[in-house]
Amino acid sequence: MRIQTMLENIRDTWKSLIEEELALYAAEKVGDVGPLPPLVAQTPPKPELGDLAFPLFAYAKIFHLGPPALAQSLKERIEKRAGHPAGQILISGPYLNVKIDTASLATALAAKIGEEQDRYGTNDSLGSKRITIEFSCPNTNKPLHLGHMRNDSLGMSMAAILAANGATVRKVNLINNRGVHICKSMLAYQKFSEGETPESSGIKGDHLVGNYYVKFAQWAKEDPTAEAQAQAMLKAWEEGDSEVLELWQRMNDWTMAGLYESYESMGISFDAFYWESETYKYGKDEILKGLENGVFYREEDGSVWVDLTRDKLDKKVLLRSDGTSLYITQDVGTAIMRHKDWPFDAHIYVVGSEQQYHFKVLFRTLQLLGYSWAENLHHLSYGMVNLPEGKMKSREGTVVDADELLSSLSALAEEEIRSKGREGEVGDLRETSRAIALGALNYYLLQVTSSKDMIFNPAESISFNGNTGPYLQYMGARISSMLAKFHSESPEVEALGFDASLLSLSDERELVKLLARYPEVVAKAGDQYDPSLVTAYLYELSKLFSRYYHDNPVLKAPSPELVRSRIELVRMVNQVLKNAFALVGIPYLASM
RNA sequence: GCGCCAAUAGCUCAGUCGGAUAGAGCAACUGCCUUCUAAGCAGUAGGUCGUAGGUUCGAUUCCUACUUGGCGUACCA
Repeated sequence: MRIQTMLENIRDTWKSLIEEELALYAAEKVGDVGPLPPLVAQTPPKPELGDLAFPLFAYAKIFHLGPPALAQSLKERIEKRAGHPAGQILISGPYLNVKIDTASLATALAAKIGEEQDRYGTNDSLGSKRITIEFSCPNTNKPLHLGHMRNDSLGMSMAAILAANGATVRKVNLINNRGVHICKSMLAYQKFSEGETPESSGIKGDHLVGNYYVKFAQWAKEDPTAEAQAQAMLKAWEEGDSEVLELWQRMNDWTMAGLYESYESMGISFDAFYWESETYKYGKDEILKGLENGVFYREEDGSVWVDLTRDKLDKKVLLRSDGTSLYITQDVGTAIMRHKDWPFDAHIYVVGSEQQYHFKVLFRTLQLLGYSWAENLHHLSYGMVNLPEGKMKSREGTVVDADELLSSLSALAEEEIRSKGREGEVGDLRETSRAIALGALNYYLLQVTSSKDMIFNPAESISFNGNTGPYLQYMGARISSMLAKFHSESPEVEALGFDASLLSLSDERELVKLLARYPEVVAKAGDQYDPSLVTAYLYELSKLFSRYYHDNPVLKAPSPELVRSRIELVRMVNQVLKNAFALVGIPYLASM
């Protein structure tokens, strides 16, 4: 159970007070009317209208009163009551609005953020839960591309968000290192490479292997036997042909070395790796067990099926007629093995939306096999990443390569820093540029509702202006330098202490409320598996803060007391920025 | 054919539980750097929320049909 935030507390106090008054009023005015419709709490569209809004439309009929008149009467009745909570009732047409006492909220918030620091915003609602999240899962025949990056951003972010909600999270990566597609790059390498290696060519291993995957496709266009040769190689691999296995091992090592390097530079990490070469035979026994238990059935040709027509999922084959495994077979086996390995309460698969049907079938099949944990499997499905001119196609060379994208973004960030003449102030120039590139990319990818397809516009993605990661990072950098200046120039002001009543500007009140709302955002992002809630929050906070500190001097505020109190607000914004950045893969930069 | 998903400004995206005048960014145009970092701030302009019905005091939001687009519907992964 999640603990209520301060803001929710205030809202609920007012809500029950008004509900109580409504009930009393109804009893007086119209007698016994039974239970009233529940009161709805909303946020007014504009700050001038108050902080909480309670629409009264639903009560008009019962009271035989127009909502505006009802709002007026309620206001008068509540104001007469002794000891109503701090705040002010404002009537706006049919709405009864409340302007809450943000000074006391700010005081409590400053204490809370000061105490919790990096933990502010986290909760323990998933405190007893063990959750695995499986993502990335690349093939070992080519380097990472933009599609993987959306997957990785989502996986990393969700892992952080779930941990912030108290879960013990285990990030796993199942490497697809076998299959006919792997044999294709191997075959092309055998035929065309003349023995080049990453060392001899100076090409990063995953890119080198990827080049041969492309070469295979070209060759297969001319030679109709190419596909069959690849199949033959797979057969040899499965039979343990030592020459094939040796080549496979060597090329896999190259690819993995390249992928590890990419992960490292993109800040992506895992708690465990699994290898399809070791798991691909799993699941067969489980399917046969299900056959014995009568939850599956066998066709005349020997293939094994599950009938999911009642779930509107049709009949699906689980084992080929020759007794060999399929994709779904090994997914069944892998899931069971994974649960034995590290018993989880929930398991999340971060996989593209094109596999929704597959996962529905997988989950239902595991349920039929009697695994109770199968109820808690989730497919975190994300849409495709397309380009403005259409789909990315590796054959047409329109795939956006992850390494290239990241290094070109880094180069642009570096150029930007130089053009501002700040290369002396940002510490390690390369590191800072890389951090900006990463923040830009993660923010770009996580901003969009994950289930939707998105269009990746290269021109737009390299812009660091507007609603972008660097815009957010810039806030942090500005705050950092402001705080540093405060400490060096006027340390004596610190002792004046925080007086929240001095923060009476509209933007200050809005900032306080927004900061108080952050824990709700973390909780909701965890509930809904939706990092875009965090990115949206970050933009709102940065936008508001940008305007605030542009219009209102902090260090040169009219009085030292006001300086001190504004500094407290700035510190709170800084802490929340840092905490939220960590959830969506945006590096915090003290200087940029 | 059947199933799942989407459709909001020129473009890319937000839009809370059905609620007040539907919001950002980019692109266009206008101001603001002797100023806590202009990767910024403020403003102008830009909308039949795909179409048609329905439910409701009230619909971008819920329901139905249709149109358009994407994905799936393999003894591929």
